[in-house]
Amino acid sequence: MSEKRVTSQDVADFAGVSRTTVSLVLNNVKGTHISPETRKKVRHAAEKLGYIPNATAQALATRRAKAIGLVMTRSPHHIASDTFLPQILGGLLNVVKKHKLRLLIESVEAEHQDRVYLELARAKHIDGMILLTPRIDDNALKRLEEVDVSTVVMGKLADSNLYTVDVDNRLAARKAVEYLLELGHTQIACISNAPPSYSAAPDRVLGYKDALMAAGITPNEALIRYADFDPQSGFACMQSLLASGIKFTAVFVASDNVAMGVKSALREAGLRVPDDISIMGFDDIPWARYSDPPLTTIHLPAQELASEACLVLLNLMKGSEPEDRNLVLDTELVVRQSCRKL
Amino acid sequence: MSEKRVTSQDVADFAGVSRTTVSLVLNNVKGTHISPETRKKVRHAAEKLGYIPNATAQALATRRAKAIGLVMTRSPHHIASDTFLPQILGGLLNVVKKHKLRLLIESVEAEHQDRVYLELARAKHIDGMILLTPRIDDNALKRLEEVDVSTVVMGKLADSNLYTVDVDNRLAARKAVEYLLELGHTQIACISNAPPSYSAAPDRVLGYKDALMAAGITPNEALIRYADFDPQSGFACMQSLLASGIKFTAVFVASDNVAMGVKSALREAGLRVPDDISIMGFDDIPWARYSDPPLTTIHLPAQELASEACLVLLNLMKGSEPEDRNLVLDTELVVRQSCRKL
DNA sequence: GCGCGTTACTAAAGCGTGTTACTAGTGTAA
DNA sequence: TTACACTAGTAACACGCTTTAGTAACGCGC
Repeated sequence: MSEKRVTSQDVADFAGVSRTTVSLVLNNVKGTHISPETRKKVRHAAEKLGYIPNATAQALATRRAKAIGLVMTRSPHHIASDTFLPQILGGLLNVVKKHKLRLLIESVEAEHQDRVYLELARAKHIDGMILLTPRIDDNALKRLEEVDVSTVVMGKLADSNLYTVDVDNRLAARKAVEYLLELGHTQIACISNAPPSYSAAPDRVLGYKDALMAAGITPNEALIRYADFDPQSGFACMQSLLASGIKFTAVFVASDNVAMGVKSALREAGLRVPDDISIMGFDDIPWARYSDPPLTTIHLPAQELASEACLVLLNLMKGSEPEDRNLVLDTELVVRQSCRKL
Repeated sequence: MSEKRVTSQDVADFAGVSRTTVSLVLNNVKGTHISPETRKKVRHAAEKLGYIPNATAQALATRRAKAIGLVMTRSPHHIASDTFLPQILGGLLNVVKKHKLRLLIESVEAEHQDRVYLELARAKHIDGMILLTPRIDDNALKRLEEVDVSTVVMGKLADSNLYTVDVDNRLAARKAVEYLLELGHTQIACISNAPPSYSAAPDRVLGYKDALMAAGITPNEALIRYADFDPQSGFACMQSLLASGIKFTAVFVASDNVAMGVKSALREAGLRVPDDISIMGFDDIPWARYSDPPLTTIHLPAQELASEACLVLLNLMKGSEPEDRNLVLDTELVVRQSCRKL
């Protein structure tokens, strides 16, 4: 049943050459002199025997794993309800496949951050890693920079000289809220996408405040809530806002996913979107356009973000250091039907 | 800058013992005699030097990669819009982490199936793999069974003796449609989750027909459409149904994700859910309960499915072969507000 | 016939670990 | 004293590949 593994030695024997020659031929090592006939023989033998090089041995010999890791600082619960994961994976797989690499997924609990980063890198399971919107403490960050492994962060990182790929969350949020202002709204609530410890959250809230202040409106902290990624938390935030009794005609929700819960809470309270309350989302998840009413939101190019992060990482791994350490992709306001003119 | 890698030899030197001893101590090999003091010394040295074993070398020596692969027969486009991926990853990561394994993600284009399966397995990048709802052709399937690698399929596979983990799609669909019948609907359309080549799709349609026939209603093929995973396709299917002019008061959509598009098409046609048309979904994706109206659907335990698949795989990898090759998890009807009594 | 460059290839030394077979030393029963 | 079991530890091979350094043969100009 279990046929013996075919090794390069088998190929060599079959072709009547040395193992070295097999390696040289199959890896197309240039600057080496092997006659065409010998090449033929080797290739034929490899084909015939169904030789597939042992990746582990290759990795050991070449000291590169031919794999990159996607590292998420998240609990499995949050991973399970992460709206962007599919898009990010899609973006990564696209690039990774073109370069014949493998993709490793790792989730890390916040407490074990430094240890895991180190192990992953030192153990040489991966040649480089992409950190997904990390909530990273200084300690882990420092350790990370010490480690000699290519890293690209999807998201922003204060006081770090790691490479990052992100959108300008603050500006994008500002654009979103400016649109609400244009429609005539002045009492605008804000619900973040995540707790403040994730950098995108405060940035988006800042953008919200920027827009208000530019319009001569003083931001009211009582109109701001911090959600926690999932619809559930959005639901709770909106309930809390409604319970506060403070008036608002529109709400900027810094995550479409959270907005789902917000809308649900509004409906339960007997309020209609956009007739009673306008909702402005953020992210443009695939379902945004199919929600009822279709959600006006900010398009976040998640897949491109991932692809770009991957490309930057590949460059880093090749040794070439891209000019600017922080790549910023564009966002776009997508007007649908969840915001009405006041 | 780049400090030399710390190897077990370094630890051995530091502790004044042999490399063998280091290995024996750090791996807690039992049945071996090493004095407590020596163990202390070794552990201390390892700690002190920050020794992290090279996983690649370990893998080569032990002939196990300590990694499992999640293999998807899907285009990156479909991966990017796969609603279940996060839940599945969450489920897998949970188990995988407990067992100190790594998770590899691989997407495969249908044409290269056999080659990739073989390579992945033979190259020994992984010790076992989980195939996600594969649309697998016979050829690839046979090759796969020949290969000497533990495999668990998430989904059903006809004529195969691979291990599978799945729900009873047919029965679940039947339950769903029976509920619609109970509410008094008799003209019920059906939109599948995917093209018929994915086994779950025809199964769910069969369940739909089962329910109708049990109620004495002859299924009308003109009321059946096949969607293609995403909301877009659901939108198109519903448009097609409406254009056909055939009357129906309810529609069974075999995927919540697709149902999003269906609902959108209904809205555009000026039809209200559930007042004009009742919608019954399938899957119970996280957003189902937050849709408007909250979607009545069949709960598919995606995360558990993944966890169980992983557990079965781990058993397989340990050599113990579970009694029944096909594990079936329960589904549940979740009544919300998208279906009304007729 | 010698020196030199070129072609075509190979032996052998890694890569960093796990593991088997073996040695040396010590106590213990016959 | 000898035989034997047990403890504590090590030398050396194996894993399957890459890669460096080197060899042998050949042609070629002088």
